[in-house]
Amino acid sequence: MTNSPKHTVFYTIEKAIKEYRKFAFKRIQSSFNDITLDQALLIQFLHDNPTLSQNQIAKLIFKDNASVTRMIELMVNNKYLKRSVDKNDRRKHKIELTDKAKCSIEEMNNIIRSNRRAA
Amino acid sequence: MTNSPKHTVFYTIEKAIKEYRKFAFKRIQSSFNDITLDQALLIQFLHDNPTLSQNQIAKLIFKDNASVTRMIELMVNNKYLKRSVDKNDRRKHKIELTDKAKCSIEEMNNIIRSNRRAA
DNA sequence: TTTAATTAATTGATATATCAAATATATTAG
DNA sequence: CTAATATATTTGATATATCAATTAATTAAA
Repeated sequence: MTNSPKHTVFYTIEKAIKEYRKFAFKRIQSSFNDITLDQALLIQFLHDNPTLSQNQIAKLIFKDNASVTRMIELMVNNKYLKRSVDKNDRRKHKIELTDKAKCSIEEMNNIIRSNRRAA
Repeated sequence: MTNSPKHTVFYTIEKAIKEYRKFAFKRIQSSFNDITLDQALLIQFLHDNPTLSQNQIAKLIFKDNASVTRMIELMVNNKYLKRSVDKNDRRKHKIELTDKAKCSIEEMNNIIRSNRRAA
């Protein structure tokens, strides 16, 4: 009985996470219709640490490098990011927040804070 | 600083979950090359409770109904499940484990148990 | 210094997930 | 009984994720 997947710790935690993500996503969406939860997270990361490479980003948000490439592409199209070649290592890209992204951070933080209260 | 996504409880837990899933998936894959972690989970659920509707399954594994339809389709093709129309409610489907699936449960449990020890 | 090995990012093929709309059956209300 | 509503599942369109292979630049080794 206690062996049933429904009763494992991992299942329970995972359930909580997924429900939280769904909930948080809805709230993000209601203010920003062109952004996903992971994208919001990425903006926060870049705000705290402006020198992340795509590789590092991939690790932080638990995604494949390919996914990150495409995600950044989207965010560049949506004017949340700027991408340029890194001066020191031309294999790398420098990823920067646009003003649009910087402006949205404050609002996101409000949402996140109130999410946390609700959670 | 403590407001940084990297330091929130949710981020930390999510990280653990994702890493655990990746780890568990690899171990499942090494024994069953035609099955995903969610599919293994579903087999367990059906074993414990053989009368789940697709709707209920969707809730249990946190997926959209459409995803479940397609997931079950795949598993029927791979001979892990049988699908037939429910006698009492012809909108529903009865989803049953095949012998192949039943046979794999024991092996999966071993993997899961040893995963848990490792975790 | 040319060659091999490593690293960062991209691309193509494919798998999987999600939304919205559609279909089929069942239930309820008039 | 019939129309309206609700429920279960499916389908099509689209988004997103992943793997493997590729490209381009860097570093290390012969």
